[in-house]
Amino acid sequence: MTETPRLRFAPSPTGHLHIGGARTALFNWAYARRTGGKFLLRIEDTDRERSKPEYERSILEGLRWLGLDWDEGPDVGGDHGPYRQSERLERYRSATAELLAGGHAYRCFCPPERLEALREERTRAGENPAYDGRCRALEPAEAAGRAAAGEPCVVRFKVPEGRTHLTDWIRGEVVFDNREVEDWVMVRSSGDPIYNFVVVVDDVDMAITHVLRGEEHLTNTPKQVLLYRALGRTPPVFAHLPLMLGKDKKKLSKRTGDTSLQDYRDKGYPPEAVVNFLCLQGWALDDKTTLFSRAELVERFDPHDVSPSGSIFDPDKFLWLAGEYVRRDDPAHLAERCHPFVVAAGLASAETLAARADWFRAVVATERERIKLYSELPARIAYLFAPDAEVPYAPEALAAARKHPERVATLTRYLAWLAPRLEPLDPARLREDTRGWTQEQGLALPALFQPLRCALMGAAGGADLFEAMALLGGASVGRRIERACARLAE
RNA sequence: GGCCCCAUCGUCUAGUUCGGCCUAGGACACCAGGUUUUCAUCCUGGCGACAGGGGUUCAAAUCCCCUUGGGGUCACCA
Repeated sequence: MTETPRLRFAPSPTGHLHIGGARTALFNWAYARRTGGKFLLRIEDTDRERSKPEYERSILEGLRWLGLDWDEGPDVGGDHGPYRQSERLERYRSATAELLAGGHAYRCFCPPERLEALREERTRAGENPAYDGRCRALEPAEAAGRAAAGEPCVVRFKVPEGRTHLTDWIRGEVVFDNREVEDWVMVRSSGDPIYNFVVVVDDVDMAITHVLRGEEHLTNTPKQVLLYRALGRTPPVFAHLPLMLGKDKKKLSKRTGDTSLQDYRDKGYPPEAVVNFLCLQGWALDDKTTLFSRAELVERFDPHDVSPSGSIFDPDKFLWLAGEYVRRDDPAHLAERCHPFVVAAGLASAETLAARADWFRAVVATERERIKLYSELPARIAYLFAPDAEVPYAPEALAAARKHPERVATLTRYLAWLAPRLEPLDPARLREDTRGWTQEQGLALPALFQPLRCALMGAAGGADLFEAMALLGGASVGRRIERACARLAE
């Protein structure tokens, strides 16, 4: 019999979604979808100090933005809930009682000062600074009495002798000597449970079969495996994903660049590119393919194929990939994506833009090849929104035009020739005719195009001139050239 | 420091499971050309790696051992 895989992503709402976390979610999701299993979302908010509801919202939003969906979770419910750890406290209490009764856990009254001294001593001796198990010797009944009387205590897991094996789909068999695993704290003196404890209780309750998570959890795993055994359960399959590293080869952190998914959304990365790039950190579709879709990922993803070694996050490649997606997007869809960025830049209101949807789509189509991120669009098309009499001239464009005074005359002559040909304005036709004109005039192309570009766009670079004219409209083109002739002569 | 993980171009990776098809393939970046009205795109070419040392074998990037290097983790965080 083969059981249906059940996977989960279990973020803790102490910040926005980290791109490393996003990749973890993506791989879990992909494998669940690939196998026809279930993907669930669980919120690990046992750290009451740092957990915030707004972060939970932000994380869910980030996952949706990437196009991920989940079958069970705090917002959609499910048969194995609740899916927020803060709502499962009763469950942890009963599990604690069960473990205490079964002799798998014990109360520890050692004060923090003793623990600290112990750690210091062991570190000095060059040993693993672990708890020495002193409170193991306490009679359970007596310990229970002291606890009932209000004496502060934590609950520790009683790590047995021996070795702990775990199966990791990426790293193979990993073995730990239990002497290296200390009697870790399951429940704080406040009564709040701790991660290594709740994660196992939840994964058991939620019937999780595969745990895909970051490698930083690898050394936690023996503790958890031991707990599964104490609970009389079989541990799931593990796959510890390689870490995503910063330029300094250390775990990716804010010091070495943007790490929040939101940063990339705000910068105008297409979510499809983010998904694609994240997959490339540790996984490859084959030996040649770099670009692939979410659907292809689902078709092919297998945790066994994930590389075991860490990868340095390369912003250059990420940006390139974003550009590939932008360039391939169809104008209508791209326009929709760019719309909010143009509005946010203050070029036009959402209503104005919507009213000129066909026009805006044409704008996007001409710029598509030139931008890598949605956020690059507003600055490039600002000239289209400027009043004809106020087109700002970039200093370098102005300087270039003024270096050749004869070009003002050229522009004036061109305007005279152009004026009767502005309506209707067919870019391809006008481009050809203009070329013919420059030949007649014995002009090199740049001699006309440079000042013309300055007149229309105020910039030294940008879209094809004739497409820009079509977007501006004939009347506007005439006015802009006229104004430029005057300004350039100054 | 103890324990654990990892090791192919500067970077992301294919090849490692079942050793020969690898004079190690692709991509980003970089460099040089070309196309082009600018910018960008695009095209062509170039640079560039199996960390080191021992084994095993007819044959090793691929298997084993050691060394070195890097990372992770050692909380009443997750």
